[in-house]
Amino acid sequence: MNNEYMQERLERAARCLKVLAHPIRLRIIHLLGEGELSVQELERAMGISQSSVSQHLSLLRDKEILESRRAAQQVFYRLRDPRLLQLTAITRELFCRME
Amino acid sequence: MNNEYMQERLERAARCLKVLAHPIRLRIIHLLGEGELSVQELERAMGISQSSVSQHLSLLRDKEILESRRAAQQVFYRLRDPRLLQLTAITRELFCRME
DNA sequence: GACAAATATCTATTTATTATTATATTAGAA
DNA sequence: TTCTAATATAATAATAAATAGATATTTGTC
Repeated sequence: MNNEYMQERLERAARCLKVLAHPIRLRIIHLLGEGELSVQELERAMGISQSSVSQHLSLLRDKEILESRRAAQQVFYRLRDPRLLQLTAITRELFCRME
Repeated sequence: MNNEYMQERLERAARCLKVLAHPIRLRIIHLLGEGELSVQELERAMGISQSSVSQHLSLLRDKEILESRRAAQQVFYRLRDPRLLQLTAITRELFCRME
């Protein structure tokens, strides 16, 4: 594998991981692990402002971590790839043995 | 699981992921996947300054992602847990299908 | 002890992220 | 068309992270 290509891949991976690396966004992913939810439902489940949820969702969607569908005034978000949950599971295993 | 504990876990996971989420640090982890290397070896393999390598290594060690041993003037770094490579492998699978 | 090699730390600067508040868009109902 | 609900975007101020260069430690050799 040549170096430029390698570098691009590393940068892309880093950008995506960086978007995952936020407590609110990890929580969103955890909640969406059960199935799709509307912005409103996420907002209520997490107790944070509409604007904040929406901005975090938009970062996750930009990186194609989430996808969405609109139903009337509501927009429902879901995980784009279930393997994401493997990633968060390993993350927990590695970093959250907190005793 | 109570909410405060959940919140702590999310924050810890986010802090660790954030440290992973940098192209240089991902590269370091990739190189260390083969076995331990000294700071010098990393410096040469990556073509970046001593200070830069050392600072990135220290972030990774703070989060207990890496560990090190000193041998005379050299310090050798290695991955602390091989499951880290599973994490980076899934990351690549998910985010680096770049065609 | 004086010196060199390898690594670590400190500091200043630039750049990126986050949170907040206000405003805009989109869709449906009256 | 006007009003309301749901969502998105923009602007910005506060905070955190990245980079580069200088300096400090640590260890070994003479």
